[in-house]
Amino acid sequence: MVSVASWNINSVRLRMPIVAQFLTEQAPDVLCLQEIKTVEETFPFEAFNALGYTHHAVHGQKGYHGVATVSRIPMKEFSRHDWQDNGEARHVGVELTGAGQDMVIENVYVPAGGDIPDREQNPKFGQKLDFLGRMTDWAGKIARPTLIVGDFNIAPLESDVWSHKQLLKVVSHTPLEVEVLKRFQDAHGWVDVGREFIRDPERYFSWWSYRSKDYRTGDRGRRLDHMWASPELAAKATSHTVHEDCRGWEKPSDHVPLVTEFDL
DNA sequence: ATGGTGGCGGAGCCA
Repeated sequence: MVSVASWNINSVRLRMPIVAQFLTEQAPDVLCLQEIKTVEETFPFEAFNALGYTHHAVHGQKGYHGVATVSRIPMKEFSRHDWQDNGEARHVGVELTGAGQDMVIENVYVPAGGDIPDREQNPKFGQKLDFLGRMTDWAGKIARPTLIVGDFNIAPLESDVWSHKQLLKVVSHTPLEVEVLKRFQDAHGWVDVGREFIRDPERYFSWWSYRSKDYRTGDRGRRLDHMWASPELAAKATSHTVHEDCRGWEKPSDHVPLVTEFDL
């Protein structure tokens, strides 16, 4: 059995106490973090080592973005892509080399895309679409069983948002983004593992904005985080859990961790 | 229609 977690942590240094709590309580084999907001030189390697997570692949950046994958089972860095073609740290890939060997885990932080869903008025929106376009080209060439996880910054289904109607023109849920994400999915035949276990139209959120006193008020969440697998790998998934309680922890991230278990 | 909060780093950018 191999378990993999994904969590947009919004500063790994500030959030290390709750990361430690999560790893102690849930003990996933592999943890993929997004928005670590630090460079490799100041990544808390020792804190992860002390928790038994002695294998690391860190693609950091000063102040913004940044991803890291840590593991308590053997793995090694496999790839680093710059799908935005601008030097931002938004991807790191690893391959497991012990249990679950042959499995590749791609950890990605898709650009949020700014506020206006129009690439003419808002270059960030265009960059988001282009990032996904390059990811789609890459996905068409994958030759190994792969799990891609992370903050996709898109909630594709109506049941992935608190109000489909009110979010149709809000970046993350526009029909154009949903279409571009679908093209990415079709390029490899990715299976949306989370939705295999929490089936549409059941409510599934992974993010709640900081901009409200209590995130529970109105439950205005979105599913921005995903775990998608190659078909042969998805067939081996045995469970999937959304740890919503972490949103209510001390000094929380605005995202919560997802965990998938595989019978490998 | 608007503004609401948070992190980094020490102003303004990003989300």
